[in-house]
Amino acid sequence: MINDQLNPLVVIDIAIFTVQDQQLKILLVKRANEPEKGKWALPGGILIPSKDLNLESSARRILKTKVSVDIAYLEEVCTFSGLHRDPRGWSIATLHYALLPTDKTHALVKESIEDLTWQNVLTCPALAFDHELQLQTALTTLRRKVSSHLLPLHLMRPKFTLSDLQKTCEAILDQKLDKSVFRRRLKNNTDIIELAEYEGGAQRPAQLFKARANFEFKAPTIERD
Amino acid sequence: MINDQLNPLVVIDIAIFTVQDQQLKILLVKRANEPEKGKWALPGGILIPSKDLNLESSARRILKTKVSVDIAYLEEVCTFSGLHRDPRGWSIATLHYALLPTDKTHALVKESIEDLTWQNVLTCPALAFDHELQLQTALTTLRRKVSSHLLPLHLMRPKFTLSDLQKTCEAILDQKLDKSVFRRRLKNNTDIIELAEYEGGAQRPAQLFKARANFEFKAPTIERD
DNA sequence: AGTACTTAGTTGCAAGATGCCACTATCATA
DNA sequence: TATGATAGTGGCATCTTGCAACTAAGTACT
Repeated sequence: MINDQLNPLVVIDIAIFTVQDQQLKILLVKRANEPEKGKWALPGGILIPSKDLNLESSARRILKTKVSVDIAYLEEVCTFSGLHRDPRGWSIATLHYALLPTDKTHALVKESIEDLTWQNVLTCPALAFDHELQLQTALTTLRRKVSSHLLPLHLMRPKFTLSDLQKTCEAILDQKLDKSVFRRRLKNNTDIIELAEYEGGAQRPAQLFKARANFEFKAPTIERD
Repeated sequence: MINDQLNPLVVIDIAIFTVQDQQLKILLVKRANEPEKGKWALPGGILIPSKDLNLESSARRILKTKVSVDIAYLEEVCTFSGLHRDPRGWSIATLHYALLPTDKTHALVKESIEDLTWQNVLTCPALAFDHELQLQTALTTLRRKVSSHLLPLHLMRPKFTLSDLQKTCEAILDQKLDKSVFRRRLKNNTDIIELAEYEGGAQRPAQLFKARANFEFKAPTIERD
């Protein structure tokens, strides 16, 4: 190992969220190698400067190789650093989080070779390294956005009903929302576009919506005159 | 140089804000060494794993040695990474931002040996590396917090008037605020504590306030029953 | 057909928050 | 005593929020 502690180890960890059965779930992989072999962990990997354009593209490469998925939404949360968080020595972990649409989770699990699982975030097992703290931090970041009325459209199917959207928000926040409040806010929201289609379930058909093109799950820049 | 591009260069940059003359200012240092020698830049330095507990303590060490100041509030913003942002090669810059109370800026400038300046953020000169982008990013983070009604108490003197506080917020946001709206919001705010003291200026004396002990410039954790 | 049940979607209202403007209070100074 | 400046308060129309009741459109069972 070249790392002689003049240079820190640089790793990228990724918290991938999705919604299954109206529950917010996180993707975990069972570590195949030391350190922390056999433990559950967030998917992650080591930065390869010769391959990676920057940390974000590094995260995408790691997801592609470990989990074989192209992710639509991926963003940095923050870093975790120090001598003791990884037994290999002084390390920097840059935590990213990603949102995977509900309708794509199944393909992912099938293709993969490694042992992996979608775990309900509320009943998460013990994790390797500082990944429990990382998960909570990513979850807080996600919840903060949804609380401030940003819509987690990257978790949705291409076409979705407003009830779907509300249930997704409820799963993220782990609390019930009022239907009329929720819908009233969407009246002036330009991020979702109503379609002339309806989805007939076992009851009254619900109108379908889609996300605006180029929608970003980021707080809009503060405008000034 | 040991960095053979198996390991990236890890640097810490810090955007230190203060308020002088009712203007939001940023601390810049003139680079004494290559690369980018002679250019203005955010204060920064290279991570030294043997000295630094983690990236935040690294930031504090750098501030101590370059600018000889202990900072009360310091927090990570995000990272900037890639092959081209620093001519020395693949690098990771972790941007932090810090708030320095108005009454401490004078001491800092005097003690320092390096060429440094407090620059109005609205009229900032060209900066080295990607520091202009970094500055704008840090500024956006700061503004977002103040916009969401968090009080920048770490910029204030130990005792301050509500007019002081309002002017500081106005300097950060670069926009006028309504006095009665501003004060009304503070009615239910537990972060500031009113004192039985008054500061007599040339006009009507104003009541003094202080920050709550253990005040943190961070969004409060979302509570659940 | 008629009734119950389920989910979709709307409406009304009281209470609270916000933007705006005018008003009073207390000092120094002339 | 009047004036100017800053400190601090109060009124009010409007917008936003939380809560609950209501209507709409489908299925299933009788």
